[in-house]
Amino acid sequence: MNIREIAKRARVSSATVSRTINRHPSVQPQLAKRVWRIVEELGYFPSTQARALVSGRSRIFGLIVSEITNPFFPEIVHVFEETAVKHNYEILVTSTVHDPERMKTSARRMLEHRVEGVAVMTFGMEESLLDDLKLRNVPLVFVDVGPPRARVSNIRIDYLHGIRQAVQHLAALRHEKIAFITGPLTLKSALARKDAFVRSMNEIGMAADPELIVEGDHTPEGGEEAFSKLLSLRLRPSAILCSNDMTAIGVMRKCYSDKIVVPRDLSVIGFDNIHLSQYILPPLTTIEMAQTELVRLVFQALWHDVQREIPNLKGTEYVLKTSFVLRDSTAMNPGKGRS
Amino acid sequence: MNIREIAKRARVSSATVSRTINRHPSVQPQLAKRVWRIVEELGYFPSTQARALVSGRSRIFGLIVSEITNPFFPEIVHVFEETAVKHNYEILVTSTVHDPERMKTSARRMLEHRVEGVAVMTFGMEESLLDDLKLRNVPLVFVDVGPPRARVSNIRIDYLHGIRQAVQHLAALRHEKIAFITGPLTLKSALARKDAFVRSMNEIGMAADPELIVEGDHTPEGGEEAFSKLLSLRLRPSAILCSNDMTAIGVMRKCYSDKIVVPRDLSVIGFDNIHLSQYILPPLTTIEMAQTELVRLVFQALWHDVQREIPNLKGTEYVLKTSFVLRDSTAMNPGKGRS
DNA sequence: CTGAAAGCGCTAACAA
DNA sequence: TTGTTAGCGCTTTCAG
Repeated sequence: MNIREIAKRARVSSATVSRTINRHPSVQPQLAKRVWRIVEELGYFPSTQARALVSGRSRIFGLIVSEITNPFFPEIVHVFEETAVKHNYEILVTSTVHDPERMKTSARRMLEHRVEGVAVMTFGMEESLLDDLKLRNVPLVFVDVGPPRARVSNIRIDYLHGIRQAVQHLAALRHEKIAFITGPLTLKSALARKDAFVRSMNEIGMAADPELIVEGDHTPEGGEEAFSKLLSLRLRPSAILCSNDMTAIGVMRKCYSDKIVVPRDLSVIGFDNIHLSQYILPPLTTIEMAQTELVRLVFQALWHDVQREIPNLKGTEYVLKTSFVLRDSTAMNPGKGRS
Repeated sequence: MNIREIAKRARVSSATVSRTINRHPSVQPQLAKRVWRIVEELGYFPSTQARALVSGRSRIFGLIVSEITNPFFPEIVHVFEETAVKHNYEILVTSTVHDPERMKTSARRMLEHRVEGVAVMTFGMEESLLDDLKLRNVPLVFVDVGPPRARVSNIRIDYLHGIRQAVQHLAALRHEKIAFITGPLTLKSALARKDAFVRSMNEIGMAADPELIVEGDHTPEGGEEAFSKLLSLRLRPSAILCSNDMTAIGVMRKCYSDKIVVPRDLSVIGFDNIHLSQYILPPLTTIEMAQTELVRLVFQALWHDVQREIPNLKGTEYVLKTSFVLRDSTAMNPGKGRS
């Protein structure tokens, strides 16, 4: 069952069928109707592969994520798919699972499927990935990595905005020893979050004590471990800001087993506002990086770069703000209670 | 850059390049080496669309899920992708979001991309979906829906196995009033879980009190609401089994705001063992439906049906066992303490 | 073992 | 407005 079969039955040429299906205005309404009737009747669907082959456009966008099981990503994938479908595009999602090998494979799969553009949302910059794709002038959009590159668009995250609000919130709650658990500092995004924290502290005249900044790895286990170090300090912090929500969850798990009550004894703030954070107990106060908005920007960047005939030589920059989300994991500094 | 370009540079025919790339044994080793060298040098990747078109095989499997943001699915998608890639297949994931319209679109996208088989993991049976796909003899694999259908393979879930263990665990902890919060009873899977609960209770001579079986909807909100009903009973249950983990999370959230301490005052058990359940506090005791194993079965069924030349007329059945996972949300019935 | 050539299903010039 | 036709990039007979 192909276009010729439809053409034969509708007693027209396959070109007319093609035009009808693609809603080319030059087809006589009554002819079109006849064609559509046959199409419906036989339940005909044009082959995307044939279309792609002849048109040179696959109508596929690639999306490379770290791992879809990371709670940060399902929402991303969901919105990306929704947006793509709305534009009659399909998406090819691959996960690198932090493995250089899988990264190569990802790029390869993208290329084999002739994707028209790729969004890289791995939160770690993968130069090797770039090479193959950039070489072929595939439009690329990165989130939050490195300096502007030629032909590559970038979504920058304004970490400071949300982190500043969080820090000021804690200061208002009269916390004086505020700790920060970072992500793996090899990650640009983790580094940027830490820097935003330090800067926010300085802004309001609170020196960020280096002893209170300890490195985690964006997993709950890393959070627990980092928190343990903090607990062994002579002067424990009364509030902790974490580089992501999973880290905060680790902290809260440790609190649970150590009988430290959040937020009474300790205020905890996360980052990302993953879906999960509203379900843990107590619901986690966090900093949101609006995923829907992020994807909207990513898609827009991709779309923009794909539409233009002349390649986007310098690449475009977009900025996404972060913002504070107040829930129940923060409270007044117990040492400074309403005494 | 196409196969002919490679052929020209390697001074062979495009047929030879094709054979080389596809590792056809008839190519002279030295010729093959020459071809490979050019291929690597130019970074050539064959076009999947051209391949699909000429071979009649897309090397794509479809996966239809309810919504990828449901914590049950990311793991599924992940393993499915991994398995597919291992077999040199790509996957096309679509979400129905419980919307009949999206379901139609899903089927359409699958068909347009000429997927070789589709796994339907929506946990609700969508007859409408079947029509278009079955009509075209696309191999289909369902999880846990309805009676065996011609040409459709099925993965059945043995709910009883895990639920029985959970019930017996609670009985051993001397709980006597055990409640069950169901999922939406329009769902076959929810119904099956409830039935397994009733049967497990009867097996050990504990009548399942109808008053203690209340309907939820598989969301935390539904769980909270159902739990509230249970709380208003003259004789409250000391243990609750939930139709899924999200429901259990709702129950625990309500406990948190009502100062009911889990597991001291109330034992809670979930179902699914989603990733999240180990991170909530206390870590949730639950019943696992091994997702990795599930996907393995699904893929195997698909693979099996795709390989066979003659269509699988009657469809095949597979069974997946469920099993109990002990964590910290259950304890001895407080009314029967070691007094 | 290798090459020539047909053709997969469709779109887009070009002709009528 | 509609039809004819070439050809997208590849695989696969069929000859040689």
